[in-house]
Amino acid sequence: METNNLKKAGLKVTLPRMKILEILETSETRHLSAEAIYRELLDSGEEIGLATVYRVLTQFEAAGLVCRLHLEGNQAVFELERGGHHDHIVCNQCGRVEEFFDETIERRQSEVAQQHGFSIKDHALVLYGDCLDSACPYRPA
Amino acid sequence: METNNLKKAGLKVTLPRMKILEILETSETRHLSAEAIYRELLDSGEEIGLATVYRVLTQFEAAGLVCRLHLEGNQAVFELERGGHHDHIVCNQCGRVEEFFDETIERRQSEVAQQHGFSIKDHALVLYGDCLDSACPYRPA
DNA sequence: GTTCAGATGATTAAGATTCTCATTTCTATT
DNA sequence: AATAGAAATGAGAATCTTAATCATCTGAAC
Ligand SMILES: [Mn+2]
Ligand SMILES: [Mn+2]
Ligand SMILES: [Zn+2]
Ligand SMILES: [Zn+2]
Repeated sequence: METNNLKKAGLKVTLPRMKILEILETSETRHLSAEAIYRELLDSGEEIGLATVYRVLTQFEAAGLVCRLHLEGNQAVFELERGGHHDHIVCNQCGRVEEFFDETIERRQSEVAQQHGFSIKDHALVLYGDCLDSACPYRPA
Repeated sequence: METNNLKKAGLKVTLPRMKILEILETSETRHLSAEAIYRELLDSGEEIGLATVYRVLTQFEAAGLVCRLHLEGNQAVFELERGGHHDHIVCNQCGRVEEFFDETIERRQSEVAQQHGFSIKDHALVLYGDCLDSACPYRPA
């Protein structure tokens, strides 16, 4: 049960927190904006305020349950923390988001930072391009 | 003279555009927010509106004269386009920004994108860490 | 110098996120 | 199960950054 994750994170178990966690766990889209989560809550009949969604997501982030990403536009998206770090590729045409992890890039980042006298703690990497998937509805000519 | 850059970019030569370009060229800080540029204009006695600063920067970006970056916080920063692409390292403590270019990272990005069926067009990479510079006023213990 | 498209500045508006505070809900304790 | 206290919530206001409006001004061309 997900109430455990909340308790382990030191967060009181409340209905909004459980519902938001449930959406993050079960939604077919892995990367969700606060607005998107809010809409899903409304659709499922929950009376949870948008302010609460933002508040809870920020708490989840601080607790290490989710991570916050800026992929495109001006809205942050959130995704459940599932152990492994990864970076993202976003399709400029259809908005599809793919995940990847590249050992070489990760290693070089550390080396480059070190060469510049930095102890690297984090990084943000997003690739933008056109997906060549034949199913992409906005595929360029 | 910088009026040439404006003409080449197809932009009418106006006082606000010249002044903003001048600040981007001469400021000791390479990465400036719209607000920071606005303040420098005020300090030098220019009566240029903040809306104009945002408008002009957006035009400069479209013309390829500057590029817009999101390094930290919620404010975009702008820097003069000086030919070569590069990425950034930001110090979590003092905010210092260093630039780097790594051929290996760039190459792997293309390869990774290709493997995932994307034609890569752009990317955003920012490393965050603590600078180990003895001059850093916020150096961690 | 006149003309007029285009640029500017003051203001308003928009979008995303956070804050405030009165009310409600958990959790622990009787 | 009732109670109490701390914490969380919801509605709306506030904030912050950036973009849009629109009347006025400016610069390039004649
Ligand atoms: Mn992801
Ligand atoms: Mn730079
Ligand atoms: Zn990575
Ligand atoms: Zn790069």
